[in-house]
Amino acid sequence: MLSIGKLGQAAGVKVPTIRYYEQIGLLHPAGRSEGNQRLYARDALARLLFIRHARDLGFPLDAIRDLLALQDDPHQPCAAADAIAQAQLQAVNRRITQLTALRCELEKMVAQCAHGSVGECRVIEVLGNHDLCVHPDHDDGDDAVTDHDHALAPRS
Amino acid sequence: MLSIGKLGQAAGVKVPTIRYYEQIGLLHPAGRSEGNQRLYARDALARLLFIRHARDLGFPLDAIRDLLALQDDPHQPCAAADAIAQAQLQAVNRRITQLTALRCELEKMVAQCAHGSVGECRVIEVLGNHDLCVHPDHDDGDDAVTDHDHALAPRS
DNA sequence: TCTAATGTCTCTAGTAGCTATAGGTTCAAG
DNA sequence: CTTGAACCTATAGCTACTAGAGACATTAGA
Ligand SMILES: [Zn+2]
Ligand SMILES: [Zn+2]
Ligand SMILES: [Zn+2]
Ligand SMILES: [Zn+2]
Repeated sequence: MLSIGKLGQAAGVKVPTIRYYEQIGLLHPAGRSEGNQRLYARDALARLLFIRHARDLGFPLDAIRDLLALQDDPHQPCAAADAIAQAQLQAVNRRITQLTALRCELEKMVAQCAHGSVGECRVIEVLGNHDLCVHPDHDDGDDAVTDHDHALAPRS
Repeated sequence: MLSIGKLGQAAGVKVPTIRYYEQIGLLHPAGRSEGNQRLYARDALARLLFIRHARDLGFPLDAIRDLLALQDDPHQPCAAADAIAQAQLQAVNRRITQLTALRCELEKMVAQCAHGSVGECRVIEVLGNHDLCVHPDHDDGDDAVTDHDHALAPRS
């Protein structure tokens, strides 16, 4: 039996994240000690590692919920799981395509600047006028490149 | 003078988004009509187009705020603007690298599944065991591939 | 055994960048 | 003059967490 802290350490997940996963129903509510603290068995670790791995591969929590449900009764055909993974793959591919276009524009923009005053800056100029762009349609479609968030949702 | 609706149409931006940009100080508060409705001059359209273009290239709002401030007095050197654009470019590059690794894993996962029962599904199996992955370190580092969110923040 | 440090509990609010809704006012066409 | 569209404000919701407050539990050392 692991405390929530040990579980988090074992899975590389912060403690509040574990409580969050329980709250949204990804992890089963843990048993409690006399003093009301959560206690976890080994299968909880496996489940948490599954979640983390799927998150690291960019699956959104909704998709992970579905994958876990499938995992819970292994006699069904796996078509649903495969569909989720393929949707995820397509989302990643779409995103890579978008980002590659963005990279292209950003590179040109940065390269063409003569590093004078803002009034002559190519970066500012291009941002103010999309007609100066090479690819006329690099509308980012959505998505983040942030270091804060993780989702990767292909589903509608 | 444009109404908020016309401005939104002209820039390809939804009306609530314009109000949001005003609220967070990206757009100057608009003048109002007798009946308290917003009225915009042409320069507001230019500013909004600038914001949209930068957003489409993935710049986070904070970076755009800085870029707009630079644009507002054009006699400074443009080093700051170039630095923001380069940071953005690096963020995009990092993200592309990450996503390429994810794509690789997802492709393998999907390809190796024999489409039997969930109990034998390679997708489920790999998700449950990161050791089955080719790249040992595809931790997604963060970021989204979602269709909901847009950020791309390189700045700490 | 006492105590201090750490761990845990719940609850709330904040992050990014919008989007949606509710309930009310104003405008423009017919 | 009436109707419908567009507008106003304010609030809540979305993803996936993260951070904090204030209180209780556990554990190691003296
Ligand atoms: Zn420049
Ligand atoms: Zn462009
Ligand atoms: Zn399968
Ligand atoms: Zn892996």
